[in-house]
Amino acid sequence: MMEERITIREVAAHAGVSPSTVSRVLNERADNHMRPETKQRVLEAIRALEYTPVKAAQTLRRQRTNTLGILIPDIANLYFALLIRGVESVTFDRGYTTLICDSNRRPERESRYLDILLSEGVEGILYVPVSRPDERMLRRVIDQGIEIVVADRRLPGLPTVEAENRTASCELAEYLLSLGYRRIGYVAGPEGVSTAQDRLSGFLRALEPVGLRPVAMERGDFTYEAGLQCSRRILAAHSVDAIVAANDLMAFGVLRAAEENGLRVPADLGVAGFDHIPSVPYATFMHAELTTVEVPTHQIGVEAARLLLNGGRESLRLKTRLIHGGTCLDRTRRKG
Amino acid sequence: MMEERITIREVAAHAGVSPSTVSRVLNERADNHMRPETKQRVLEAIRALEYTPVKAAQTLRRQRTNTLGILIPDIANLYFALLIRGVESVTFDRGYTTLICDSNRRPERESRYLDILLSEGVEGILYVPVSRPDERMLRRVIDQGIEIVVADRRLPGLPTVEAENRTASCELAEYLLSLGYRRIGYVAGPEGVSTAQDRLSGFLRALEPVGLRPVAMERGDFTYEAGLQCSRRILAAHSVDAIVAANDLMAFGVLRAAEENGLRVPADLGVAGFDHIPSVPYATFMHAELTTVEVPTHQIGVEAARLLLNGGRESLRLKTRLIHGGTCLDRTRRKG
DNA sequence: GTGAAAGCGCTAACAC
DNA sequence: GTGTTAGCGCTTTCAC
Repeated sequence: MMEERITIREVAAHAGVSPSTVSRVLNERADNHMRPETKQRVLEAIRALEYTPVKAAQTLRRQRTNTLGILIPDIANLYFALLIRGVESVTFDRGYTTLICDSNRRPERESRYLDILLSEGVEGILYVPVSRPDERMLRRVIDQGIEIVVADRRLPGLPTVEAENRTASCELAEYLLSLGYRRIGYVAGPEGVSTAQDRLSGFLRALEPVGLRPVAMERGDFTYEAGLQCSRRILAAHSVDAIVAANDLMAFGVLRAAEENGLRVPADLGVAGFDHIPSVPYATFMHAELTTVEVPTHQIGVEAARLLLNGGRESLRLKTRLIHGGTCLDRTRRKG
Repeated sequence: MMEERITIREVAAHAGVSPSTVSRVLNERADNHMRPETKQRVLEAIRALEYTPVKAAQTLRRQRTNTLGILIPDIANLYFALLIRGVESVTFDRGYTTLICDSNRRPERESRYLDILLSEGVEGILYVPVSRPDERMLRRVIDQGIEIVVADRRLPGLPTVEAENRTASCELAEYLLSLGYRRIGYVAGPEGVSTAQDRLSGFLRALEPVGLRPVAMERGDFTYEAGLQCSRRILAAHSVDAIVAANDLMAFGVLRAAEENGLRVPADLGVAGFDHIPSVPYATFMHAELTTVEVPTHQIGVEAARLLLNGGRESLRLKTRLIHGGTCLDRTRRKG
């Protein structure tokens, strides 16, 4: 075992043809007609020798890598796993390899990955920046002719595939108002992130017409831990009848904080989130079905991949759906 | 924008040296001494032209890819995300690229990925098979001289990094016995998977000395859904005072089924799992801290990566820790 | 200490 | 319909 690497020359020799003929069989194209018998011999040689072409050589020669990059901030977040699945559901069958890069929320690492993706020669990148991107590095990538599609947040001058965050957040807030909630606390996402801004501004827009503002506002980084800390602070300093978080993970943190404070949900405190991440099913049995907004994560991945492969430059905003989870909001109050 | 690709020749010209000199500064090695001033000029040219070497060309010439493959069954499972993090914590700084392949629990897709990894020329693969591997494909990969390390399950003839599943499962069972549980149901993992077998056999081994066997046994595929279905069946047909699942995800399903059946946990039914996946923190606020066994997932990734990079052929079995979650088992029964 | 030249494995003009 | 040839961008002997 540990045979020598088989090259196209060996296959050619074995089949009694030239390397180019083997190559033609490998990349069957319309204009590559050949005697069926020849093709057959080549195919057999390939099978017999268990030949697999060397990607690096193909890449170098063809001047294209058939590779896409996916650069995300947190691979341990189910949300991004679903995004990846969406992307691969279109790229895999088209013969594309995807290079998944997890920046782990570290900007330096994100920059390094951009450089790596450049060196790998990816043809496009699905980019979900941690926060503000490394402009210099980004420019380099773009100058190299690499397509970039931003998912789930906006970056000036780049095509984006995202959810209808603002509108949906507005609807969510209106729903809370319709249930009679008035003293609402808000746990927002990071300042530099468009998704966080959209959800916040949609929320504020809904409160405005009735002359309200959030009783308290805190900013977290979309993690469970942040949701816990922020809502602790809110609960310590303010009297609220509901807390809305900018994503589900932080909403879980809110639930935790409520419990620490001896507050029953939803009797004493209403809680709502955003994303509809599937970890919610685990939670269902515990009577903790969040009211949230369903973000079509998989679909975002699909559409982003399509844009990447077809070189589309337009931005997409996908529809969301309000989920009346029910158990974390009191749907019967209506004392408003 | 969209400049022509800069090659090593341009850099050489700009610095007034030959391509080989540029190459030497790129791969600085002990024996590549050169006039500091020359080196400086080259470095400046590289910066000025924003040159990034083409990986495919390096790979082809060096005959090594500096790439590792990670082949896992489910990227949406937090467990594997942590494994990936473990691997990358050692590979990233050593300049290795990792190709993350999610077979999505589909054996055909797993085989395809093995072929893709072969063609990509990875130097090693961290392999977590869905079930029984495609022997033919596996042989091909091994014959090519690609190192394989199996994580979290055993495959004959291949080095493995895994947890002390059998021993830990035995301890877990002994703990349940010590609390007085006697009529225990078990939700096992898939038959062909060593991890599932080890946990099952460790469990049985603990019951044996006291003349017990599980009241009921069902097999699932480690998903939440499977845990739900299996425990529904157990609860429908048997009277049990506890159900233990082969992993936490299935244990969540058990909790769900308990609720459906109007059973309070732990008053009416004790529940335990295995893995200590961090989604448990989300659950804490809901009084559902599982008793489970902590599997050092990140560490498994770290050790597997080390083996891969150092060409180690030995197997490793890592220590686990019993987590007395407390809220899903009645720690005060002791009527045994 | 640095340059010239060959070649990694493949594909695509261009011959024939 | 198939073979010959050049060359993708890089590294690495081997000269000098």
